[in-house]
Amino acid sequence: MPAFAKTIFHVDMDAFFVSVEELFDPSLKGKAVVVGGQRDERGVVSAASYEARKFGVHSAMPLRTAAKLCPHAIFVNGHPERYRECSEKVYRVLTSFSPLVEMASIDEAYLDMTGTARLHGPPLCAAHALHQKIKSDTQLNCSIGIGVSRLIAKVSSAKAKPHGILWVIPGQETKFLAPLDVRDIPGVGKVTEQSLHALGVQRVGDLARFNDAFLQEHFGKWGLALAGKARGEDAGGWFDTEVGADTDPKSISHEHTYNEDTANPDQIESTLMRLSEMVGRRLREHGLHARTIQLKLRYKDFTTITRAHSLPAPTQLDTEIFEQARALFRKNWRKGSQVRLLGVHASSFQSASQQEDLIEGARRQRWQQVFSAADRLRDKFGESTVSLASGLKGGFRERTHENPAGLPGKSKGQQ
DNA sequence: TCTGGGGTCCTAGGACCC
DNA sequence: TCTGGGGTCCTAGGACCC
Repeated sequence: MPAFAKTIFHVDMDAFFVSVEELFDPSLKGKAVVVGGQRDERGVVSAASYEARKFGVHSAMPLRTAAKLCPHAIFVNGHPERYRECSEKVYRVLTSFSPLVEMASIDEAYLDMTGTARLHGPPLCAAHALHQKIKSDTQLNCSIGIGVSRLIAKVSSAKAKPHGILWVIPGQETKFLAPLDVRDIPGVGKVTEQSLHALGVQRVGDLARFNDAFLQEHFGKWGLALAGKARGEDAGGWFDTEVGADTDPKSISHEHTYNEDTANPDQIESTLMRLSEMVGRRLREHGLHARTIQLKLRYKDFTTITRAHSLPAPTQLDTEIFEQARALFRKNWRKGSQVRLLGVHASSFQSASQQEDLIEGARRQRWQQVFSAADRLRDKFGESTVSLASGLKGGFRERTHENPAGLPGKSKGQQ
């Protein structure tokens, strides 16, 4: 194949959350383990051990369903700090193999290994060495897929699971993909799968027989990308970016599902305050200012609305975020309706200061100092130490210990 | 058996401007 | 007057991923 073909690795940790929990509690090893919360809680499975999967348990399944399918499973709450710590260890190993590393999520990464043959040998040698180094440094297993594109690397790592390495030799992409289920293509979910089935497409090989124009007609822009993917190309969207290109977040959000639905406006607004504080904190951590604030509201019956408002000037202040979220809530809440979930979402980021009114600017700067001090206090003494909600009349705060990183798994206020 | 939380990208309609 | 089109921004919602 072309001499300029890239060599991309996709490294995917095996049953990551479960494996990390096993490091902390070896008695879990070999057992049916469900990470994400307790068996009677509102929530879903973040990760299931291979033992539990034998009973049909899989991630995103309601915890209560998992408990019925696998009554003897051990249910554990997630520990985001532990996962982050392990993820960082993995990252350190990866960067010792290539400078072009990109964590795609907490438990998977892409490496551009193009041109490293002199240093690390051929792809399979490098992959073996990497595999071993990860194991010895972190005691965790992973699988590695290797190919000429992110797509091929990603699909092949999935096929290598668990604890395997799979190299798709350049030129063999189509042959490798043809027998696979269309569902194996990243980005093809339930809905696309159904549409494809309606066209008589079950496997990637079937898809590859359509021409680009036909798929574009049927699926728009996504159809064109799909056509490329059937050939193993990183066509369109995020896949088409260079590995390791820098990645500022495009949005920051926090949401909360109540253990019990509520129609109490005071409780709801104090939750909004807390969520706004969390969003503001993350904005400040990233040095970002958001122009658009969005409220998410889910009712008891699961109907969900989002309502957004764009500010004249970008902000990173808790109070401004909260004011918007609260205004959106007051304007859109069906009074008396039971609320299940609330979310506060910030987007349309803009570089620090455009041209602000000078006096306004000075006032805001003082506030920013106040909030930064509060952040430091929270770092030191914990999330519940400092709250700006104290001025809320009658508002009582839910005593939840939010997971600051927003990783899957950890849940719930106790009540 | 009810359905978490944090993201990304895409579509589509309406406002508004030229 | 009943008739445009393109571009961009804003908002709402949905598919999908881990």
